[in-house]
Amino acid sequence: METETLIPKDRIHTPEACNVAIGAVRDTLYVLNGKWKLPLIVAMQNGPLRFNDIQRALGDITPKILSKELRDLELNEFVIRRVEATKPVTVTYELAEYSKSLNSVINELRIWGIQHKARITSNRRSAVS
Amino acid sequence: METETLIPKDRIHTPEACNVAIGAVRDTLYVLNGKWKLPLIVAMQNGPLRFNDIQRALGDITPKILSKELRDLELNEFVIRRVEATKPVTVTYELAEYSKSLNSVINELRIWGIQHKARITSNRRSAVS
DNA sequence: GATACTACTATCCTAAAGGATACCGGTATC
DNA sequence: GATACCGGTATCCTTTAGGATAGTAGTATC
Repeated sequence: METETLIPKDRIHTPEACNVAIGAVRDTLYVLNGKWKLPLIVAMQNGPLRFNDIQRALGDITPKILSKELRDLELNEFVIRRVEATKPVTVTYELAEYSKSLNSVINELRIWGIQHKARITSNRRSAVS
Repeated sequence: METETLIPKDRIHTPEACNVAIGAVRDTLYVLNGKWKLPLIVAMQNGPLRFNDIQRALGDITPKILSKELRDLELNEFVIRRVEATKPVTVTYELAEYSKSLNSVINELRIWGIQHKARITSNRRSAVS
């Protein structure tokens, strides 16, 4: 007996909504990959920050990683790096206009994270009791 | 001269909205980490799929990775693995209830991906002309 | 002169992610 | 018997992410 696939052939073999969605999500993940890019953007949402301020805000990022991630974000036009001619020189990072396009994404990720944490916590409680 | 930080001390030193947001986003990224989890969930949004169907839908995922990612998703209660007693045995994967909580997240990622791709494409075009 | 802050960079390392290729037992078809 | 599909595993490998630690030049403060 031939095992039938669950998908009609016209669905799996044409590039339609589902495949477009998969591709779009993959595109997004490709740009925002890794542990740090979105949290960094969130950190800057209240205004420009200096290098060490960002490091303190994130708590556990090393300067090497921070430096690399900021460079990535600058290249992708999410962040503007500004060198102020003070003494000593200070460098501020601020969100570029394009970062605003991520507001909805970030908001959903934030909400989901809060709900998920609540769920995990309540699961653990009911497992104990 | 002492360089002043851009942040008032009461903002950086208290755990307030911004830090909560950073934490929540980091929590979400921790659960949904990697290249594949969200695309896999998207692939199953049209209904249950079998192992090889999923592999074909994603196009370039190897069975080893797929197997591991599906196990992760099952552990986190996003996916249900069902073994059908057909001959030969077939295995179907379908979204568990909890996956629905990701609908908004996925939708925003999808929309952003589409817009971002359009932006990149138009940037390239204007660079050529 | 010692110390500390600025914004980093350099070096070394580990762990994890991910991929290539081959293979497995089982069943079915040709 | 050869081939092909099913749902995976096993083995090996490369790449990347990320972290630990130390150090840099410049300026200012004590």
